[in-house]
Amino acid sequence: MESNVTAAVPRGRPREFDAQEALAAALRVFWLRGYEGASLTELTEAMGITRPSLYACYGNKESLFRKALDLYEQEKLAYMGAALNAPTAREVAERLLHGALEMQRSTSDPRGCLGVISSLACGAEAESIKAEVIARRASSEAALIQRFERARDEGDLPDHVDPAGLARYLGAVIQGMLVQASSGVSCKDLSKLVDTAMMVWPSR
Amino acid sequence: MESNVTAAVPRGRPREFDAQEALAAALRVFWLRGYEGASLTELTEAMGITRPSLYACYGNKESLFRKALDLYEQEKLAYMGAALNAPTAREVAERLLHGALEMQRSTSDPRGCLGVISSLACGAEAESIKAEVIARRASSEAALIQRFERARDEGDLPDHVDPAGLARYLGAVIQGMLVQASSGVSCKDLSKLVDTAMMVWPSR
DNA sequence: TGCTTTCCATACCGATCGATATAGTGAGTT
DNA sequence: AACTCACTATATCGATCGGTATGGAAAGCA
Repeated sequence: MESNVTAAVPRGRPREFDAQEALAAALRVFWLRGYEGASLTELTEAMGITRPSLYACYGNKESLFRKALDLYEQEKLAYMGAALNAPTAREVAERLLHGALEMQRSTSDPRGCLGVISSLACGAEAESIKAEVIARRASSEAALIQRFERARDEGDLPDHVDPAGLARYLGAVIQGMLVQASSGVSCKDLSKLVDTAMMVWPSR
Repeated sequence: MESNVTAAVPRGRPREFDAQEALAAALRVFWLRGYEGASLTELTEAMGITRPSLYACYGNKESLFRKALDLYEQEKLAYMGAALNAPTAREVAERLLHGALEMQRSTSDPRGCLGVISSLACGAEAESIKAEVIARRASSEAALIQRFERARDEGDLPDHVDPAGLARYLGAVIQGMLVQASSGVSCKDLSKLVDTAMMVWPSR
């Protein structure tokens, strides 16, 4: 079997649109509307392509969403991986909170979090999408739990805090903040929220 | 104009179903699916009535949702009003967190929060629903801010915490916890989350 | 130039969406 | 018993959903 990662010799008429650019446009629509709320009409209009082009290039709506989710994690959630490398648990939390906050400052991106938006409300048919998003989040949470377990072992956390509980707690603060961002709470207020969260962060 | 709160003399054939009972069934569907994810077919099947009966009794889907939202706030969010009357800010937080946690223990109700679910993902047509839910939540948040301002005035909070920031922070913890509940996190883990949140709660 | 291949545009598919028109039925009033 | 009115059941409305069939246009290769 030959490699089909890059077609060796592109035969036929080449694509007239930039697949990555169009995917970014689709991501914005999903981000704004959620998986089910994003109709093919709105998607294709935002992407500047027709329906047959969309299906030829991305498969169907569901696989388009998964590709958009990949792009989202890769571009917008890059700060997460970096945050886990911070030297102390407190700095991990600070980087995660500020990373999420900074993302909300963008004027070109929608508010909130694509994952949260797409994992909650869904009709009966979108259960597999919901499951996918939840599975991806689970791996992030597992990494955070491990990081805090390491912090505990390094004496970086007070003895009475449970690493797993702390990880879920921090995840809740971030997700709750993103819910509020979706609801239109201003960045200034979100910033005060983050400041409060850091103020109460447990220290030895 | 006569009072139409209660029809003085009900003429014609009386309704064969219990409007309140059917509304409770509709609430469960909205809670599980969100506003847009709940189809009329699924609603009427759960309610045990036909479409014309639904429209005659509740108006349309949107007004049915608002009535369900009323019922939800009245029945499921009753603990919120009570929590605000707790003597200290810490106890207010504790009652709110535990109230939300206890709600997730129900085996008959869906997980998560109807408000959060319905305020996030939505197509273009459900914007008015989203606005409605957000407006209702705003009044709750305002009450919480006032409560914490009172706490500050009573010397019930450390001087360095901002009441509004603390209120938004607590709201985020609760909403984030409900997001996780919707995602299937177990009550045991949610309980650890709440314990952690109470552990870090600022004390004088 | 001729051929292949994939592109784009239009129109359309069955299914489902929220919402109603129509007709028949039945309980309460007179 | 006759009448009235709102109920129920069925069938259907136009619009939109995700997804495609069809046909002409255009780029690359021989």
